[in-house]
Amino acid sequence: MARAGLTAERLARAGAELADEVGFEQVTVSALARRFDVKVASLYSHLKNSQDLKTRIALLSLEELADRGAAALAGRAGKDALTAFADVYRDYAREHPGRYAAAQLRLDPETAAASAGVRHAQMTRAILRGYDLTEPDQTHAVRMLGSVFHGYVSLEMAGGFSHSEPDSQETWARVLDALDALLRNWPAS
Amino acid sequence: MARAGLTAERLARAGAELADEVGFEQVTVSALARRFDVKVASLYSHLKNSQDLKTRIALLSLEELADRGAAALAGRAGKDALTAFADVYRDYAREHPGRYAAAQLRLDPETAAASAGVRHAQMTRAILRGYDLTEPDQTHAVRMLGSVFHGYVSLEMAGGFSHSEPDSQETWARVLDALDALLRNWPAS
DNA sequence: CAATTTGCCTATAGGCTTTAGGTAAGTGCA
DNA sequence: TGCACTTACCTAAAGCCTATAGGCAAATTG
Repeated sequence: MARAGLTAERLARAGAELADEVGFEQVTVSALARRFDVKVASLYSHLKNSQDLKTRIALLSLEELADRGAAALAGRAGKDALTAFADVYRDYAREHPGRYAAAQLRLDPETAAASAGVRHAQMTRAILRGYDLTEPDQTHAVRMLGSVFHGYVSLEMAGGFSHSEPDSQETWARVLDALDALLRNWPAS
Repeated sequence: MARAGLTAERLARAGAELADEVGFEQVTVSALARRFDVKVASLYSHLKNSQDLKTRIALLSLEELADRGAAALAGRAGKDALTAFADVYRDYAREHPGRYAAAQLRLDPETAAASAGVRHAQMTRAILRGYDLTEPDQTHAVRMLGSVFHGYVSLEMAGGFSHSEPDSQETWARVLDALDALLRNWPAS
């Protein structure tokens, strides 16, 4: 009975890979056990339950995404920062669709507050340093940027923009142009 | 053995109600059978499988949402049309979270093409008649509007904007102001 | 009113989740 | 080195969900 060397960490990482291969929805404790060639019950020593697994994958993905975002923002400002950050989201979703879906998992408030989700909000706010916005418009803009990034990526992943002209890549560039223009010229209330 | 009067239609409608009550993810053929006080196997005369049920709920929700959108757009133009249409999305999601989640279900291309999703795209394009955009910017704008509406509503539903100032309602109004300003002043490429 | 179709049933099989309790592999201390 | 202890994985089992096959009774039709 050789030991497989399971840990919650390794399970979450393998779960993330599995999510990218078969979709986050299809990630199950059973499938993960199969992947480690181990009986299902064995995983329950490391995972509280199925939801726990999904939460761990979500947290891992949020962190990866935040790390990439931070790397992209380093040394950039203004529109340069805006597009680099936005591209991180889009590229991550294309590279790791399962992880991106995981990152959308609804976390309970406590878990969310302790997650890398907080860094995401901070980074979005950092982008706005390159623009001349004061509160409460800054918060409105943070929320709008998050909405556009998430909304665009998720519609694109759902196939909403494929099989129609113009190319999604072109729209993405123009949407970022538009956001930049908007932030430079945010309407007064 | 009295008959329960099951039809695919009624099942989809009941499934939609169930989705609003317990979440779209939790909608199962079993739960639906319980609701009709009928054995599970009986539903399989009307539904091909579990996915079929979910698809029907999605199609029904897309149609309801399109109907509301059409009603909102009637007799409106410009910013008035923009906000009325956007509010339809947001209000629908708040009123019917399960149905709204269902409307995001990824449909296969054939089903999607025959769905009310097509009307949604047409209506979004109709809103832009009130602004001075020509192709391909019109398409870029259509995609951006869809992204903002979907992104904002879905982040708001996930609790992203609660427990923080300012109020989500205020941000929503300002985001629509910003979109209107942007569409009136779309940057040249 | 008989024949046919339709609607819901029972029975059954297989998959996923989760808990309880057992056994063997690794760890630490004398 | 040897023994106790802990840890890691196991078997077993119950509960719920999906899905199919085949049966009987209720509705429909001529």
